[in-house]
Amino acid sequence: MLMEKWSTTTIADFRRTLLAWYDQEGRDLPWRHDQDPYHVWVSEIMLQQTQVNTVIPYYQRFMAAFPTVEALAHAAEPDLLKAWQGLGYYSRARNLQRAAQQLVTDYHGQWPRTAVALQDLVGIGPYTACAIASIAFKEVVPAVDGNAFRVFARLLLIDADIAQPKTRQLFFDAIHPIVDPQRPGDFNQAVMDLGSSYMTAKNSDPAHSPVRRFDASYRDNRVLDFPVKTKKPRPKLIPYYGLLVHSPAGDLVVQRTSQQMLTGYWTYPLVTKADLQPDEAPEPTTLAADITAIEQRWAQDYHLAVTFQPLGGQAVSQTYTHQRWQVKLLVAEVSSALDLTYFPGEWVPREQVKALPLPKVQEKMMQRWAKSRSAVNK
DNA sequence: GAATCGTGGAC
DNA sequence: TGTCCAAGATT
Repeated sequence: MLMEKWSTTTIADFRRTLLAWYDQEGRDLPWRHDQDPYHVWVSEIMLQQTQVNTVIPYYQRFMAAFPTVEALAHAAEPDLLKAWQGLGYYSRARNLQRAAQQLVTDYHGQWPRTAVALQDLVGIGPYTACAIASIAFKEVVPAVDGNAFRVFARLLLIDADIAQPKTRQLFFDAIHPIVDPQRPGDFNQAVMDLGSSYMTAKNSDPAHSPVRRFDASYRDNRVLDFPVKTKKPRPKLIPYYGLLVHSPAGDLVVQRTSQQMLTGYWTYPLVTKADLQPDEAPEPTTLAADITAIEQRWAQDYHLAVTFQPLGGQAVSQTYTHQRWQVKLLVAEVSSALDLTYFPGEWVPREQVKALPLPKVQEKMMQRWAKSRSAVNK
């Protein structure tokens, strides 16, 4: 395996160079105004798989709404989910609150101060634990995230596949002796700033990097060969029907269960073909046949007599990490608020639907429905 | 170890 | 429109 070796002199030189650049050019971010572990923690969770510019307004609103660990621990779940709406990976929000409750009850408000101990909190894995421990508690550990992978794969010519979980330990061991023991938190954050400026995945600019003279991949003109990362399969297409049902009491909405993705968020009822024909062999069906099957299902299972009409135009599409939803919309207008005793949903007045925690796919369905109504009224 | 879990930006 | 990417953790 390729791997550049650095002398202790080179390591000291690198630390000075990196931190001098960070002191001059490091970004002024809302969560960098102090080393409060709560601030570091919330920002690190939000920043998982999410870009800085996206996080900033969420972080500011979140701190205004939940200024302390105690406030977060006692927050109402709908308020929490609403604050997280649009950030994605929603289990992060619920885990954040669960960990806040752990801190209050199990730790009596006293933060564990090491990376190892921090990982006992829900949602804090190896990366986030090291980030908090180094920034808030000055533990000398590398925070091995995507930036660290990219930066040190290039600097040190490490060609291990970063898509493999075991590779994380290899990078940890390689970076650990390089971390500045006096300023571990600043070291880690400097690496992140480097990884999101001069050493990005695509439009990197290694020629002007402050650590160019340490960059073996630049020296060898092989910058884009690193890091090595195997590709993931394309998202699988899943056809859905989105059921837009309106009554004098409002729109029919359902809350996603813990068995489903987008847990706790609200959508119009969604059904897949698999829901309509639970048997293994998915036979090709027509739109009319699917509508009939849905209507029969609603009559039998939910005691709801509803007639659906297809809503014209393109289906709503939503791409997730491993699924691609294609949602065809069906509309039903009912003259009275049907009894929902047997249906796991609620009638909500249209103006109040927007106040619920909603995923992006729901916002798209709402827009499409509103657009069709305004077209009719012209 | 592989699969799962959201969204927005860049090209 | 499609593709890849962005401060990962959990099961």
